[in-house]
Amino acid sequence: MATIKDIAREAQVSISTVSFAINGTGPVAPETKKRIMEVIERLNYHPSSSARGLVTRQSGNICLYVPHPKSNIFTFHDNNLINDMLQGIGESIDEKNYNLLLAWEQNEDDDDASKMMSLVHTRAVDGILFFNPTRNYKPIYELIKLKFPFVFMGSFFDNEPIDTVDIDNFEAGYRNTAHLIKLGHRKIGFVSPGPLHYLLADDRFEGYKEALKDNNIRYNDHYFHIGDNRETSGVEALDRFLSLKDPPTAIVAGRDIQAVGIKKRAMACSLIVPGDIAIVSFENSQLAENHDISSIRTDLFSIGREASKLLFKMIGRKKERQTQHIIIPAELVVRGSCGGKQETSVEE
Amino acid sequence: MATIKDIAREAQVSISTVSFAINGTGPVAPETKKRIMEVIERLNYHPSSSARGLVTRQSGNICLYVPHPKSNIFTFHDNNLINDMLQGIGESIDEKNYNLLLAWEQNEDDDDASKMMSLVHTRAVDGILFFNPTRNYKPIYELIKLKFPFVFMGSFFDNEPIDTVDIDNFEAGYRNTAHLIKLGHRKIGFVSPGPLHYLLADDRFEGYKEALKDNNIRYNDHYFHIGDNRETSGVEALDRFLSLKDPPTAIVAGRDIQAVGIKKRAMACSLIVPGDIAIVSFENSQLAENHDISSIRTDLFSIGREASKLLFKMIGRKKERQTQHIIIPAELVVRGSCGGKQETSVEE
DNA sequence: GTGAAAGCGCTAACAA
DNA sequence: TTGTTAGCGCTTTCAC
Repeated sequence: MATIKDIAREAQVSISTVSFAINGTGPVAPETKKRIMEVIERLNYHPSSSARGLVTRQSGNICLYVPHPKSNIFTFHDNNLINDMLQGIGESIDEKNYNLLLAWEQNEDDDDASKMMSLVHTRAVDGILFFNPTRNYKPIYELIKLKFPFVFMGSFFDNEPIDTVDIDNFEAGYRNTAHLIKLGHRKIGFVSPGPLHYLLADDRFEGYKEALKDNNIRYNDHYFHIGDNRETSGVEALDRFLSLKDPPTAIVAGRDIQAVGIKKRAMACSLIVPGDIAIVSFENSQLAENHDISSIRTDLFSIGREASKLLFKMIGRKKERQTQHIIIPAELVVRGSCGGKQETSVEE
Repeated sequence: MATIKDIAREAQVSISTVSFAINGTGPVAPETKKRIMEVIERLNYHPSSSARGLVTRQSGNICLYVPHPKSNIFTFHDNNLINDMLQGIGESIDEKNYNLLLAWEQNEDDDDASKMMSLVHTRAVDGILFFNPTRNYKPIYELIKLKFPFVFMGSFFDNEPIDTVDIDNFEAGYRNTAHLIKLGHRKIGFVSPGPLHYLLADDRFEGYKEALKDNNIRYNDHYFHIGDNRETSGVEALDRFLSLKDPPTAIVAGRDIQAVGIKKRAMACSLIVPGDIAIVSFENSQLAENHDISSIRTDLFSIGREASKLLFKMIGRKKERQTQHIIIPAELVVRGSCGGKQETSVEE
């Protein structure tokens, strides 16, 4: 493997000149530069990332970190959405010539962040992208103390100087609910996309409640169900709602897969969607399209891209900066599951 | 940030003793070691990965590389299966104290491997795990020339000195087909899980053909359909098969999502599954379970774990070793979609 | 515009 | 058992 010395010798210059030529950090005569570049090409030289990292104190890596116990990595979203997010990150790391390190904790303990902290302390990464963190996720305070760059993706952390990029889940929950109210519904169920300590879940839920309040509808605890990432959680939710003496006429599903479960179950019970039961959801994944479900578009590509862009700004910067909360727009894609503008459609 | 010098000074030893104590690479008196470890703990010292990497010529990272253009990362498998694979890799990298770098090409050109080669040349990674490569994927010859460690996951490369870890897709294709034949079927359709230049797809297809041959059934080109990762490709396949004057009575679906499409479509056409049309599939994802589809279990956890274990063996080794082809066992999980032992079941 | 040289934080050969 | 020291391959300051 060629080193900078080999290049210097072959090009008959000093190693500092080679370094200047490569990085543009010093003046180099055009002919000299040309000669150096030719030798670099010929010897297929690439600077060692370790050597460079040692002196620049930058690893050239950022970390995509999933602060969940092992069972949950990447299962919180549809496959294509994860792909979108990676593409978004990919776009900006390519621009910066950075690499992406993927990390998570094997331990089931929620606040164990040993893997992440080890990455930080060994300086294996220059910044961290947090994917879908939980509320009150404590390990970040250590990062704040170290002034280590990080950005939260996929949720909002209130009252803390933490940079975030996300859709506004509160607003989305509000919008979905308001949409159903505008269509005449007053009895509206809500299925959370997951446990409420996930910010994303809680925010959607809060938005739902706020919309009810603004429309003088009293929140009814029986209309609330905690779901998860399986279709059956939608089925269970509907079953529970239908067992009530006064069941809801519309449901805000926490995520598309739940909406699918709800819709299938409703149809199996000979209920008309949206006639008997209207459904709106979040994500707008392939599932929503396939099953004709109205859903709020979650643009994970933009979230990934903006989050990494923001992270790079922090990595470059030495002086303090204002924390930023970047909100990615998220519109409701109206389909047949909630009635209203479009006519109902049947599928399957 | 504390350095090895700080530790040496505080513990009143030389830096080499500290290094010996940390790495176990030299003799250190028990009391000395204890003292050093206490100081390390107290100062929260972690060795710099760049500095260490520079001298050891190891980055401490392996790369999970998806040699596809951007649209395909991680969409070839069910989300939970991807998760399984990551967990498998995670288990062995944790053991080795390694990190996982995730990379893919942004470029649409199939044989562009610039990102990967850059990782190799800058020595940012010590080895590469290839996820689901295509047949005749040329960039690996460069790696072979460099004697750079890599392992193929998810497929088989014939006649080349390339280490692989996978289920035996040929055998799986054979087994699925033979299972249907044993149930009395002679007219069996095959839907490929993707384009045939994916080894995984081609191998399953070859297994299918071999099983036909061994049972004196002539291969019928009209019974073959190239599918993809969408449910609709199953629907299309069935529609095409049904339009034949002599349609198949059974179908080997290339992957679960196709099987679901086929089953739904069959039911929509008032066909009985498995009475009118029997279905077997590959993957055994959540989908197969939900839809009562017989499917060959693909143990991506083991694939991930064994592949990384193998990679670490190669990274450690200096001398030539025999290439290995590790086959992960994959049994057929029989459910209601193909008839036979279990009674049919209806779902949805 | 170019070069000499120091030093980033570590490992490991060699000396003591 | 411990210490001294020479690099690993690069960036960067400072002379020229």
